[in-house]
Amino acid sequence: MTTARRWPTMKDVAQHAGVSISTVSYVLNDSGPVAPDRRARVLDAVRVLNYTPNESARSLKRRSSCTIGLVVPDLANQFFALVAQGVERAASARDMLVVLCAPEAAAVAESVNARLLRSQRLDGVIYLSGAATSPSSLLELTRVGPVVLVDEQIHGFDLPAVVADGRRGAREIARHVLEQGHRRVAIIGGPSALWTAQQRLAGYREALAAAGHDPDEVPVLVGDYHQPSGFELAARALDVAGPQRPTALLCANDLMAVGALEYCKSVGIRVPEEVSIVGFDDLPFAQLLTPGLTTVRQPAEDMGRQAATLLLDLLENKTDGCDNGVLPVSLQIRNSVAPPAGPG
Amino acid sequence: MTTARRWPTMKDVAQHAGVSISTVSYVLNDSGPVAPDRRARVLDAVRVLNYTPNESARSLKRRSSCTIGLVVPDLANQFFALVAQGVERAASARDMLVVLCAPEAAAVAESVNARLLRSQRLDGVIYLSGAATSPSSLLELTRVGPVVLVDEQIHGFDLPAVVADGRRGAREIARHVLEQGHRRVAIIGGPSALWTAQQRLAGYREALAAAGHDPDEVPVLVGDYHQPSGFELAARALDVAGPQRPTALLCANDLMAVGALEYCKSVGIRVPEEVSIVGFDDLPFAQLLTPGLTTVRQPAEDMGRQAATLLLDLLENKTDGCDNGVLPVSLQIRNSVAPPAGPG
DNA sequence: AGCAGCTACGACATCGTCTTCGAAGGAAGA
DNA sequence: TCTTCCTTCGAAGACGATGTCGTAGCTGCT
Repeated sequence: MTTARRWPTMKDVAQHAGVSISTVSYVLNDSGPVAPDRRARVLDAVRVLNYTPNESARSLKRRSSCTIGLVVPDLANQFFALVAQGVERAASARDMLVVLCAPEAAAVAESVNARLLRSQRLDGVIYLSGAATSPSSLLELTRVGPVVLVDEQIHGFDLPAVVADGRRGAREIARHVLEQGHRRVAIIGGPSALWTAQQRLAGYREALAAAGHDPDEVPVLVGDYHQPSGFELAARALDVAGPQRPTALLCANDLMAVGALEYCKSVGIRVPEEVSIVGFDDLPFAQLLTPGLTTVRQPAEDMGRQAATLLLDLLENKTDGCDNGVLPVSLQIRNSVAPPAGPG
Repeated sequence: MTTARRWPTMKDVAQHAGVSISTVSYVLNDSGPVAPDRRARVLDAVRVLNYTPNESARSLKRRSSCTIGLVVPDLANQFFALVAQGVERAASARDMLVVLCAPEAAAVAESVNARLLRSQRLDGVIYLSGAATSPSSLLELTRVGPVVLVDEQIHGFDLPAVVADGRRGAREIARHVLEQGHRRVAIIGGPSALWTAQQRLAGYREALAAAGHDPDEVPVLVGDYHQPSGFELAARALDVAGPQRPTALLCANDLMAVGALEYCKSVGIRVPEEVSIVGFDDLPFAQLLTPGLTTVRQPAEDMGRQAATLLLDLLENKTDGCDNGVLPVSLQIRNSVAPPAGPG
């Protein structure tokens, strides 16, 4: 079909326009004065030859690829997909490309580091923390190139990051549950290594304490943020006879809440009559469930947008990235929470 | 924090190892014979200096960026997200990068064309057709560089594409519905310009004809594959009194089916007792709905994986891309379909 | 010792763009 | 007419990696 693939270069344009190569460069980048008639001739040649600058050469010269990386653990998780969407929108609005990286969990940082950042294929990276990332390798990554974290922070370091107020969200939703009168509650938490999981757990405990509970007596089951783990842990939590059985499950994200809901459905436990369940994230399907899932809304797409904006500002030295705001979350009350059934 | 950012180059390595630049290149690419001791010296220098090749320079020289583009209309649609996931997996397994493009609907092809393919930032493109793409601009795109279509085809041209057997899926799910005894059916179709929408519609009609219906008498409401349009069109379709009201809705994708479900819920029409509803795609949430949505499963992630594989093979001249297989789909029977209520 | 034949290696041009530097040309002033 | 200055442009390198080509050095043969 296509035969010889050779696009026109600046040289061709210069020849066609009867000027020198640098004049063409001047015109294209507005980087030097050039007389109106010559400028017109150049632009004309560009149009006639259908010239497009070679970005590889540009990247080489400018030591920048106009491309950022998006490290995302799992696009099947809609939260990440939405963040990705936001990142792409913000980036392309500023003429940046986004490359998708879903590296094998093992050597995430190393791979990103060597193959992408140092090789100058990427100007910077947006990092959505999924499962296992050792803080040290992440920290090392930030020394190789600009990195913006999303919903993640490293204890003791003030890295550029975009985070939502998960702690407050957790506190509010727990309070909402407790206000219904629940006294026996179980927590289905996220991976304890993850910052978000820690934050949400802290929020739950604050609310519990405020309501007069002893947080240390509330069982915490550690999940992995995926649906099956919600199913299993709900089974564990609810497999308790009689009055000791929790009447409410605080799930650290929607996926696990769905798993818990499915478990209840599978064994005939009615939600919310017998057990109240709440999630976190407010993924689009949360309101489609029956009962509608009460949860905390995180502005996923906005977070992506902000992360990209922060990273690009960082690249342009418009900011030092240390004035991280915290994005607000909001409680979404639906039908998966009800007062506990009266004793007996 | 970081001061002067200058990574070591081949020159530095050569100097450190006491050899010439080309020897370093020979070692790194196995492109020439080099004595064992020198090879060791070079590798040592590479390790000591922590050298990483500059990919911009490589791209310039090799006229290839080892990067493919993924044009995707909307990552919030989980089908696309899953395809993207598959693409990324397959690409990174072959050491290719994936850049995300979600261009403004208007000038999709043009933008991809000029800014990405011709500028040699991308070696090829995977194109997920969303809404409006004029066939001509798409066709032009394929002349600029290698393009693999996903779930899309241009009438009269045999372009490389990965498609699922939507027609058969539609036929089967429609047959399933009709076997329950429904006589009054309405179709909520996708954008009529889209190939998938045409295929599914064709499948529905085949099944209708086979069941003794006159396909031309079955109302077809044209939606846009989004949830609100499903809601509205369901309202239109069901806003009919008495015996003329359809007892089954064939929705061309899950999102619109959800919209239809929501409408029914909002006005108190029971599903499936009063109206049966089916979708298409089998997005993960389909089985979480109440009732569980009967739908057709498309292997989204596989489609992405295959598309990437096809594109990469194309780039390596391992195939001409014209032996497109068609991926199988499968009927997922759940609870949103039931026999129509008896008259009266 | 001298020559063919080979391996191992280095100098150099190339990819396409950007950028510095200096010079040519014109205009203005003395 | 001759200087001075400014605008406008072209030649000539980078940028970093690749690949060709030629040559120095060695082996083995006569």
